[in-house]
Amino acid sequence: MSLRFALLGFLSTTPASGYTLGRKFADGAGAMWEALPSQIYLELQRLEDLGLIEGETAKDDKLRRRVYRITKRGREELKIWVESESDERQRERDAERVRFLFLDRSGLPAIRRHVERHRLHYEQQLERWNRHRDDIADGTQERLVDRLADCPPRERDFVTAMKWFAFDGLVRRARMETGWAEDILTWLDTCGSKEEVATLPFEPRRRETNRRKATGIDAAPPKRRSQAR
Amino acid sequence: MSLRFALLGFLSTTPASGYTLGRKFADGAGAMWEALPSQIYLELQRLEDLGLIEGETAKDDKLRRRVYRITKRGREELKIWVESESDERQRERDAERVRFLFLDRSGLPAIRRHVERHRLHYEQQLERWNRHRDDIADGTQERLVDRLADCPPRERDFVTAMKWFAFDGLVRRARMETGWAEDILTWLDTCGSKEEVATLPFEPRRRETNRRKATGIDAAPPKRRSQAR
DNA sequence: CTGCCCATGTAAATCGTTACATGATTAC
DNA sequence: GTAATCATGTAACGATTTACATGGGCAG
Repeated sequence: MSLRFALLGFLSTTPASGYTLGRKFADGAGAMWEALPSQIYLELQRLEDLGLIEGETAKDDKLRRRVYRITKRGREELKIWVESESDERQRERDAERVRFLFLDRSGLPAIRRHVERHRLHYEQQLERWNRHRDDIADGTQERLVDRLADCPPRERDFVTAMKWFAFDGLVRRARMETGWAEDILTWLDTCGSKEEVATLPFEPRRRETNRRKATGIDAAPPKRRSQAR
Repeated sequence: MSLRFALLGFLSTTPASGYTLGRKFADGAGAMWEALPSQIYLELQRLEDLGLIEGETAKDDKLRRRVYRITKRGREELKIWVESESDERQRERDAERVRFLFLDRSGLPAIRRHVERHRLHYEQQLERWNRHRDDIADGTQERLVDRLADCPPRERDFVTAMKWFAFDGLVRRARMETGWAEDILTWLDTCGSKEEVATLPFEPRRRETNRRKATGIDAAPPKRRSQAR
């Protein structure tokens, strides 16, 4: 369903062909819901069948491009979906974090490589979405320009701020992932080997419940300093 | 593929039946890759066909429970998957953020409701994963206890720290989402209506390139204060 | 005229969700 | 004895990926 409305949302600001969507989508709603061209073409056909968009191929266009524009019903359905408050959230799906979770049986170099790749990936994401967010603040972002065109002038600041916040979410996500990776790498640096762990990332708590039975005696004062916040 | 290895990873520390996985999975790898029981049962059958796990139903068990345990080949394949470094990352898929992106055409109350629900959801997540992370630090987390059981004692701190970091990622994610929502709500409070935007979340940059043609004259000093960091 | 990008698709396979079925056990 | 929970599944559908097909335009 979400791809359906991501495409519909994109088309709510500007008409576009499937190919154009395949490329420009990535900088708009496609940043939050990525899809391959093959799926986009299928979904556009379905949206047209549903009457939420209308496609038109110019007779003189040798490349038989089909340009879609949103219909009145499309705008209505989009609004309904966007404002709907269902309690079902998407299921969490994070393959990289699953990998990390079971990486503790691997060697230090393999762990380090994984975390370094993670950091690099999100550093690039951070740069990308930072730039994108700035383009919104500048008013140079293409889709924002289209959106502001048919928007009451008095509401322009509001719309701009909303779009800015949307991409700010991606910036924050990237920043939090780089920070996470950074803290792990810093901690890994303090480990000579898996047997030589100099610091723990957390304040030791009632660890002795593990070794002896629980005694009701409080934990000894921490011997190691915490590191990650 | 990821569900396959999330299940395999779970079974790498302790044998379990499909039903047990359906419930306990959620606190382990299932936190990063959620799945419904119907899919778990299917995937377990496939894993058994592949010879990565072995299932056994006790003859005297009236409930014909099938308990699966990982095989040697399963451990090998798990390690290969975990350490594999392919450049293909999972596609981004965030329906809530797509919703927010197109919420700018809705009224302030609808926007506020959406963001408040977002905040509430991640506050609950934050609480949940904070507790989980603490259980790991305490050594009381069930799966960690199993994992440490067949682990050289000298490596226990290392493994504990790795598991802690894994769930620390979820804690940070939840914290960043609540922070994002909080900042949007604070900003919304400053807006009397869509036409009365008192503050912008960013430092105004070269906004005038939008209204007049680019002149080469530098931007006027900002008239509004930034708010979100 | 050859290779590459434009532009749109289709087919098959896999992954994931929804709805339903079944029988056994446990708590009241 | 009856309702809830235990425990395992199956069938149908929808979403997504992978691989391939096609035909026009354009640069060398």
